[in-house]
Amino acid sequence: MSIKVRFAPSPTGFLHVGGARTALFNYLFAKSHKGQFVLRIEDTDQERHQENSIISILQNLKWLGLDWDEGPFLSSKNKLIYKGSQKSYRQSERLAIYQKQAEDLIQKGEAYYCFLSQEEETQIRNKIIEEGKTYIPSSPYRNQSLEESQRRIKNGEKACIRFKTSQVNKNYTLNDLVRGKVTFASEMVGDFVILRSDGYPVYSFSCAIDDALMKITHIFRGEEHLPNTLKQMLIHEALNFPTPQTGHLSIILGKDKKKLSKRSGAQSIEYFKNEGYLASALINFLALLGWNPGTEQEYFSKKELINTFSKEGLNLSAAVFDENKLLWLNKEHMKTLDNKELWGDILPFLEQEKIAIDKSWREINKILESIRSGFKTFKQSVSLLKNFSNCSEDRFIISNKAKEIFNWPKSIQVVTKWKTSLENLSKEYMSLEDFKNIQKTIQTEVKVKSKEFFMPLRCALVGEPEGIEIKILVTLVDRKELIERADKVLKNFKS
RNA sequence: GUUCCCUUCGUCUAGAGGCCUAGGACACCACCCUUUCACGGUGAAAACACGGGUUCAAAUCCCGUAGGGAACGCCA
Repeated sequence: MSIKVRFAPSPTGFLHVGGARTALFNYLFAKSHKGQFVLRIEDTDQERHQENSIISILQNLKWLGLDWDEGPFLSSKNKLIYKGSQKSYRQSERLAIYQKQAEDLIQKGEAYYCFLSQEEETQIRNKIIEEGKTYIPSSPYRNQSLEESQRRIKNGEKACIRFKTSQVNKNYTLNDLVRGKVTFASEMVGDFVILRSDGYPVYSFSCAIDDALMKITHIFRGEEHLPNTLKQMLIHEALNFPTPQTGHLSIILGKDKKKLSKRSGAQSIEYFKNEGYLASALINFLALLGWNPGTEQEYFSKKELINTFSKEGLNLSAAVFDENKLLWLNKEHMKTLDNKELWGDILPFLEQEKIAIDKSWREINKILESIRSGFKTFKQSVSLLKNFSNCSEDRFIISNKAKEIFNWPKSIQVVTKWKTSLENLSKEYMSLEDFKNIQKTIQTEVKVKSKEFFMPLRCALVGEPEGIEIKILVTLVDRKELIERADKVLKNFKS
């Protein structure tokens, strides 16, 4: 049997790391079994639905490299095009399907019309919860005759459709792909709603039907869906549909050990993209959050993940999202890029900061070669690279840490001598030899140790006490620029 | 409240009764490299939630306790 999985986000906002990880595990499971990956949009909540988030979710998934075989795709004009056996992969465009199935269930006596208004139900529920009891959905219309119901609907009364859950207390055991056997009692869910009074289906219903219609065989989803599985089993049973196998993933926690939320910091895929992380690193990191290969390997390319993935390595307990490790993995993934690729990835970030490095590829290549070991993200690498652009007036900012260093006894003397040496230099770019001579002279004249020489000098070069190999910098930035930077320091710090 | 799920270094995790004096990775710290920051290298420190069983033997099996989480919607 060929494997088919799906990822079914609801377009209520950005794609989050939690959702991305769910998509990833589905993707890895499918690809490692040479199966298919389906994408479906669950937009049955008209209130929370945000049209533009569909596009952003699709773009983010694509950026992550989680290519799907079936579902909605973006045309060049950002219009949705559907590919696959179904006419549409948006639930809001499949309403007739759910309505038909719901009516079939009514005919079979497995569901019924309920005329309880939402307000009435909320009241009943609140009262029961206040009493400290468990609310189990039920309805006084359970045994109303179909003729009577149809008559009321004809009269314009609004009704939702409820599933007629067996009152015989039957146990349902689901064999969870990651948790093993989990047993639920059918009474737990009560007579839950499958179709709202406005004709829109409720999640469990549309989901169960679509999974069956799209011939989904396996589902990995968040732990919070565990109780929903029971509803879907009941629906599948009533409709004579096969039930796909489900696996419930543990949740991702923030630093505060609470479920990852906007408050616990960065969490949208967009954020990591904008911060200059590599998609392959993010995927690598997400995969390791709640899954392990059973070996001590930590670095994985997407291909390696597909080859290594097995659901047996999935973990039960919640995991804390640790940005430090992501950063490290990103550094490792960046190492695998060659200079051309690296430069191509960094360029948009330079442009964003309006930094132009007006140099030949030969020079850029040389710069990258010398400083790329310090790169952690594309965005962060900009802060190192900006030192090579000629825009010192606006760009050259003296940090507080640098100011402290200029307060060292001999710092200003060093910078003064440095400026003089530059002025005496007759070429546009100094050689390493020139620099060594200047260093020797200054250190002897001012009588400073190397640290007392290098630190103020770095601050006079980049405005900060850290960041870049000085010997590289001085040979790749022209004399005029170097003088301007030293000048700016001296103007601000008279000794 | 009810039901379900989870619990090994700060964090991600290895661990399927003896290979455990509990392994790896990130972070942290120290040292080395470097006449500077960083990069790199080496090393140190750091955990089986607690209490009972079962067993010759328990991080591993069972039962409790505590803690954390999820669900209980005409949200997904």
